[in-house]
Amino acid sequence: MAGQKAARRGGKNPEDKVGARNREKILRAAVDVFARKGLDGTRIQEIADQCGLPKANVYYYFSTKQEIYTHVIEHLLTGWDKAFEHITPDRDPREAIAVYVRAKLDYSRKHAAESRFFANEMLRGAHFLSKQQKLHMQRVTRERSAVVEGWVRDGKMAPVDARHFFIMLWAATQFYGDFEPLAANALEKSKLAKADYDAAADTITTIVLNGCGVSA
Amino acid sequence: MAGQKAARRGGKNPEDKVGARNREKILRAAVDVFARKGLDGTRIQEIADQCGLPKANVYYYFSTKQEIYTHVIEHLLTGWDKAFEHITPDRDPREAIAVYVRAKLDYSRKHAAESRFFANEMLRGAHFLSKQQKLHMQRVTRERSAVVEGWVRDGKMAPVDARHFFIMLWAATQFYGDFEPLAANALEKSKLAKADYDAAADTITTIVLNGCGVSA
DNA sequence: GTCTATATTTTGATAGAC
DNA sequence: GTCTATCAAAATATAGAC
Repeated sequence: MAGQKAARRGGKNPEDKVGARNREKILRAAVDVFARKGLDGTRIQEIADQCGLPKANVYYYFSTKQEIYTHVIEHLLTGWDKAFEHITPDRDPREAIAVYVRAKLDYSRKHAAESRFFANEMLRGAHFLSKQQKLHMQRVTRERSAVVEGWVRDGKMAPVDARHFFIMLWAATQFYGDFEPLAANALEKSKLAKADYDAAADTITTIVLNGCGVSA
Repeated sequence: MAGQKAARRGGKNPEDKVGARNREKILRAAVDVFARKGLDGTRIQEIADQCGLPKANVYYYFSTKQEIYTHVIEHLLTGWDKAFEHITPDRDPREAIAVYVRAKLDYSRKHAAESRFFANEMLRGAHFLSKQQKLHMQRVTRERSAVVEGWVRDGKMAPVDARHFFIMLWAATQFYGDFEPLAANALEKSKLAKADYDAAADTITTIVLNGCGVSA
């Protein structure tokens, strides 16, 4: 009986299923450990334990710890600007901003490990972010800031510094996922629930929309 | 000529100057390294290098790495609630909030290492914050939230969830110091200057004050 | 592709001379 | 109090059998 290896046609399995799945498992585990410990604080053994693979197998797929770290960054940055898609010139600023805040908070809650990993990398000085990745983020920020500046020019919202405006939204929305212990403690709860994120969305959107003169 | 040791009166120096100064040097260096690397990622050697002392001397003053970490936390928490002092019932909310935002941003800029250390500890799950320290933070947050709730009741500002309101202010103000690479990149600068913090203060206070109906 | 065993380096922590 | 030398444990990374 032919096993799962070399099934059907002889020779190598062209679909490369096993390798792809194991790489995925390693990267998923790595995001979580790196998020909590950073590059220097992370032990390969801990990544191995968390994904149920022997340490040597981790080294079979990635040759150094840094290589895993770099792959994780690459993987994460693909989704960094996703929420920005809501900020378009044709939309009403009121609706666009409200949806943007919800999307960012949603990401912070559902992908807390990724969000913390990114926060950790920034905290350390962003030394592993490539020049190209920084330029990409700059370009996207510039484009969406232009949209806000357009809204201001058209009198659709009060004048604000668009970049500082976005930084404020990032800060307010990332905080709940990244610094959950601090937020939970302030709310006198042991951990945050969906309802807390909803309350956060309400407070942030109310203040921000009112704050730039686009309230209902 | 009598040296600095055992000056004037014989026997031990009762002022214990040397020990105190070295402890200070170690803790100052430790804040910075812990802020960038976290507990697990920090090497005692790096702390020693940064304060110009041999590694063995660090162990003379502190017996384990964790002990240094705990001392740093203790030292930092004494100033955590400092800015809250501006939030008092007798003050005008408009002025109190504006001063609070400036004070937090100032701390974020001038004590970036301390701020990042704290952020790092939260990111890792706040496992080294004692129950007592958490309760202190809860109490202070509760007290100042009551002040905001009082302002709302008196019709001095629009209704907001006071705790989420404070979380938003913490987030917006800490962001610049903690995640400087991200903020600087968004502003297309290599690093933040005092002027950028001023612009941040303007944007935050304008939006927040407008946002809760206490604008000029 | 998987996994045990191990080589090599680094690190937390200590001993003991000054 | 200071500092060199060093131990014991842990970590990165590799070898090589299956």
